[in-house]
Amino acid sequence: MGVFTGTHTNKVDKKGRVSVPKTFRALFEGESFQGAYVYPSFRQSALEACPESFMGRIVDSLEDLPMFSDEQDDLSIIVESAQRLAFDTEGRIIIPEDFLADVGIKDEITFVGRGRTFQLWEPKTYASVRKPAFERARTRGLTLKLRRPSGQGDGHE
Amino acid sequence: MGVFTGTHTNKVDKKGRVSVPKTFRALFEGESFQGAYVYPSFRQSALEACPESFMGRIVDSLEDLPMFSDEQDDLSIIVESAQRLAFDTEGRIIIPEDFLADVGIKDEITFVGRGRTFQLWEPKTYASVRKPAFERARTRGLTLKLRRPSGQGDGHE
DNA sequence: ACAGAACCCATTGACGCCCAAGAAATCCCA
DNA sequence: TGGGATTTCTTGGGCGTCAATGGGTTCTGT
Repeated sequence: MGVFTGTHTNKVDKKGRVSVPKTFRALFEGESFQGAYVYPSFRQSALEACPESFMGRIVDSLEDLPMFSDEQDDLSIIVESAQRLAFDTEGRIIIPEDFLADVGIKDEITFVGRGRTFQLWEPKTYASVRKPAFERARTRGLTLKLRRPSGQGDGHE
Repeated sequence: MGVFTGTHTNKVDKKGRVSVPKTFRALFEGESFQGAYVYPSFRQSALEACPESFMGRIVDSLEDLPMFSDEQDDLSIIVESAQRLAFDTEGRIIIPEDFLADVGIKDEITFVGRGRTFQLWEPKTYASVRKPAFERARTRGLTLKLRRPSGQGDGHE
């Protein structure tokens, strides 16, 4: 199963439509809903997006939190604000005005792959955030403990 | 199961295409995606590359970190910058302009095997980095504790 | 009837595919 | 064991296809 990776910048036309990159769209095959769930990130000046199945995982995870707890109430914001946006015939979506305004997107959008999800950024904003992030990764010597090749191995036998 | 080893230098043509060495390409057999995921190294002036299955391991490992955590955001840099580059019929890939510019690659690329992954260098840059590294290894008397032949039995495939 | 969205079609520019030739490693036989 | 022959890999360029874009038209709900 594939993952969302890389960055791709596409245009927003006068009608407010944006093409979702083909490589991203391909990962929606098999989904019962052909479109993305989009909601504002509460950590960054960006929008988050995911397929329906992943939104299901979020909802399930929220249910693991104690009912009536503050965390549950707070995190429910995600589900509450998530917009269900269908692909048109050409694989485009229309993002609500207020979402775009929130993150300063005007006529171009940068799609940023994040594995199981992806983000939508105003190109310049993303560039200015990513550079320092890269620096931090270098100087702090970030490391990632790799999970052992699981399931069907790493693809070879 | 094979590993990426050795160094190979190939040319970048006018269209920006480079042949991935056959010996490297051979290790992609069995992968569901015939192509490489390429991203800038944040430790060296080089690009890193790996098969889809390995990128899947990275994403899985990221998922082990809590959603919306700082660590996850920081480490996502790799996934965010990783471009999915398919092999053409002749086993070539096209590397994005900005990646090439980042590491100073112009018309030649040196492929450097790194086991489960490999790197892409500007030939001269690599040569100048490699020599001192070798010296250091010698003078410091580097050692490596070998992991036991693991897995089921003989440790070979 | 109107506004917004979904659909359809045309354009263009990049990328994938095909074919052909140069270079290199391998093989084979004397 | 050396050199020529053959296969395999790399490189180069032309061409077709498809993804991204833009605009017009129909449809829907209000």
